[in-house]
Amino acid sequence: MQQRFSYQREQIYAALQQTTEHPTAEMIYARLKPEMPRLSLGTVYRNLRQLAQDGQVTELSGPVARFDPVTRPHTHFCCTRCGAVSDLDIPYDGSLDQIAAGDGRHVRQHSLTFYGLCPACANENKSNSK
Amino acid sequence: MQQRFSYQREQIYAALQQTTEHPTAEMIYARLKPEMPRLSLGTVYRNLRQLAQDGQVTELSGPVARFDPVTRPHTHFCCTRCGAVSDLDIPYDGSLDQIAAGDGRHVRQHSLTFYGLCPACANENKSNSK
DNA sequence: AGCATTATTGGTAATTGTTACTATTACTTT
DNA sequence: AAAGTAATAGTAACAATTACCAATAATGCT
Repeated sequence: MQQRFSYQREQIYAALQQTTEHPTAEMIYARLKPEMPRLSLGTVYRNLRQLAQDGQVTELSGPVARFDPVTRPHTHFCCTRCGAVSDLDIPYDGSLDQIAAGDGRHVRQHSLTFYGLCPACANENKSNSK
Repeated sequence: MQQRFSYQREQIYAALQQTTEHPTAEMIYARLKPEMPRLSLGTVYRNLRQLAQDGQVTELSGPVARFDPVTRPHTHFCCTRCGAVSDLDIPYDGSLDQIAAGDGRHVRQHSLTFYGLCPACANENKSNSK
């Protein structure tokens, strides 16, 4: 008897699976709060951390943590203007990890993230800057 | 008349250039404090941010920000045990940015970071786990 | 050199994202 | 149904970072 069923955890995981925007803990909290008025933000953080430890979810590092229901490694795009994070269809090249090894390093994985302007923000910039 | 000379900013930049450990703001503060007893942590943060905006310094994203005096893009290795960050000699492939473009995205750059155990921590683990 | 202007600092307070704590709630087994 | 104990809600604590503001100091002018 170790891990119990929890309606909150289920809903948090479901909410994460239903979106592709790599939400923060706050975003998930905001989405669930209307339907679960007694939900606590701490519960969201606690369960996301637990899900990440269990390997059901990936945590993306950054000034504020974002979460991804896709656990197989893949590449991300991050808009430097609005902060949105999305997936890219660039294949994950696991062989890079071997290239990075050496000097006694143990390489487990890597993260590849592109930065720039998302379509929406690229348009905005065009109109505003003239 | 816009940007003035500042002894503090010079020292902060110099301290960053003299190391390869990608220090945090706190680490730079700790290094300079003995020689500059009146230095304020806020000043370190403020100047690092400014240097980053001016493109003299790169800010590495993570739960706590680290700084790099090398501004040309290159790859990093981050030890998941001790948190140390170091440089890797894997060449930066700028052509990836073109591959990542599409759907109206404007890709400016990318970041490639490897995760695993640094040599020291890999050894530690070996001895401790038996 | 002296003075006026204003970027920069130091010190502290405020903010933000996240974690810890604890009494209460609610799964699960018997 | 009762006992045992994960998990929650609510709040407090915490750590990293930013904002604020009076004092300081770099710059430009005379």
